Amino acid sequence: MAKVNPIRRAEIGREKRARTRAQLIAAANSLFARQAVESVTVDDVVKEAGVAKGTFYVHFDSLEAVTAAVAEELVHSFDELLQPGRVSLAEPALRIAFGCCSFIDKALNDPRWASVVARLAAVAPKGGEMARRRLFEDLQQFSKALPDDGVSAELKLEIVVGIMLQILRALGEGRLSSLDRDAAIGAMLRAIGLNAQEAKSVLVRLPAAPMLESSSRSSTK
Amino acid sequence: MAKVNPIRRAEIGREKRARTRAQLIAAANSLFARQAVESVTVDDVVKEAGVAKGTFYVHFDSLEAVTAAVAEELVHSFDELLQPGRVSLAEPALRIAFGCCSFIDKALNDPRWASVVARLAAVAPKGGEMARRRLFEDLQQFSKALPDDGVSAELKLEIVVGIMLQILRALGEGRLSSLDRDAAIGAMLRAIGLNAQEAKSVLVRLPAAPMLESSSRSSTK
DNA sequence: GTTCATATTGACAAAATAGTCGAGTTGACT
DNA sequence: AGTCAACTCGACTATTTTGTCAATATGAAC
Repeated sequence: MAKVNPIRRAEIGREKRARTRAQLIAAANSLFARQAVESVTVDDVVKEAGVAKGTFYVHFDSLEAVTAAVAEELVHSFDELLQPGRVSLAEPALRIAFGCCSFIDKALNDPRWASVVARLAAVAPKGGEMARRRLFEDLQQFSKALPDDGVSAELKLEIVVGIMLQILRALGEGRLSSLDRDAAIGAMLRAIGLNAQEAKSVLVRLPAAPMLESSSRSSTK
Repeated sequence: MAKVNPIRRAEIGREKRARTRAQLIAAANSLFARQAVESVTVDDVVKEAGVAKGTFYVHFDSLEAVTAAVAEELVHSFDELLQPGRVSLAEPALRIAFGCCSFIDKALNDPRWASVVARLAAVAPKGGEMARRRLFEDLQQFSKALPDDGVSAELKLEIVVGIMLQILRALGEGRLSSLDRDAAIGAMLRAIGLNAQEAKSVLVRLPAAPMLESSSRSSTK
C-alpha cells in the first residue's frame, strides 16, 4: 500500500537538482578562470563538474545559459556583500569609493575571482547591468554636486568601469599583485572630478570594507 | 626553348601570395569587428576572404597565427600614424596625451576599428606589448617629475590602458558616440596625478592630431 | 601558344562538439 | 524490503570544424 507524498517527492528532487546545478555552475566558473569564455565547451564543463553530458542539458539549454547563471551568481553574491555597507552612505562619492574599494579588496584576495569577473564582463553585459545602473545613478548625483568639469556622467561611468576592469584583469593575470588599494581609488576619484585633497578626504572617511569570505564556493543558499 | 628567369618567377609568386595573405588578414579583421575572436573559425575566414580552405593553410598555421597577424598590422599601422608626431614632443605628459588623443580620434572616426582593437587587446597581449612598454616609459618619466602621489607607474599604466580600452569598447558598441575627446583626456591626466589646471595646460598645448585615413583597408604597402 | 614555378582549389578523412534518449540509480517513505 | 518520482548516466547520431593533398589554374617569359 505504498502511499507516498508526491509533494515531498518533488522537494527531494529539487534538492538533488540544486546540488548538481551548483556543481555545473562551479565547474563553468573554474573554467572561465583559466580560458576564454567562448572557448569553453559543454564537454569541458561536464568533465570538470564530474557529471554526464545528459545531465548538463537537464539543467541548461546551452552554454550561454550556464554562462549567464555564473554571471548572475557572481553579481548576486557580490551584491549581497556590498549592499549592507552601501545603504548607510549618504554621499555619492563615498558610495562610489566604497563599491570600488570592495571590488579591489575582493580581487586582491581572490585573483581567480578577478579573472572570471573580468572575462564575463566582456561577454555578459546583461549580468552587470544592474550594478552599472546603480553606479551611473551615483555618478549623476555626484556630478550635480560638483562644478561642471565638462565630463559627462556617461563618460565618467566608462572611466570608472574601465579602471576597475583593467585592475581586475591585471590582478587576475598576476600583474600588480602589490597594488595599493587607496592609490587606485584616489586616482579613480580624481579622474571623475575630485581634486587631490577631496579625494583624500573621501578615502579617510571610508568605512572598513566588508569582510570577504575566502576564495572558493561557499555561498549556496 | 623555354628559358625563364626563375628569380622573376619567384617575384611574381611573392606578389600574388602577398595579395592573398592580405585578403585573409582583412577578412579576419572584418570578422573580429562582428564577433568574439575565439568564435571565428577557419571556414568563416576563408568564406569572408573568398578563397579556398587550403589557401588559408598555405599562409597561416592556425587561427592564432592570422589573429596575431591582424594584431600586428593594426599596431604597425597605428604606430606609423603616431610616431612622427610623438618624436617632437619632449614632455612626457604631452606624449601620453597625444597618444591617447590619437587613439580616441581614430576610434571616433572608425568604430569598427575600435571594436577590433578592443577585442584583440583582450586576446593578443603580445601585439600591444611594444606600445604598452613605450607608454610605461613615458609614465615613469612623467611620475619622476611629479610630487609623489603614492600611485606607482605600474598602476598608472593599468589605469590609462583601462580607460582607453573601455572607451574603445564603448565606441565600438555605439555607446558614447558623442564623446568629448578633451574631457576624456583631461580625466585621464587627472587620474595619473595632474591637477585640473595642469591637465588643461597640457590639452591646449597638444598639437593637432595626425589626420586619419577613413575607415577601411588602405595601408597595404 | 607553350612552358613551368608558384599559387590556388575543393573534395576528403579525421577530430571535436552538440544534442538526444532509453536504461539505470537514488533515497525518503511506507 | 518494496515503491516510485525525479534525477543521472553515457553511448549514440548528427553536425561542425579542422587539417591534408593531388589536381588544377595562373601568367610572365619565351
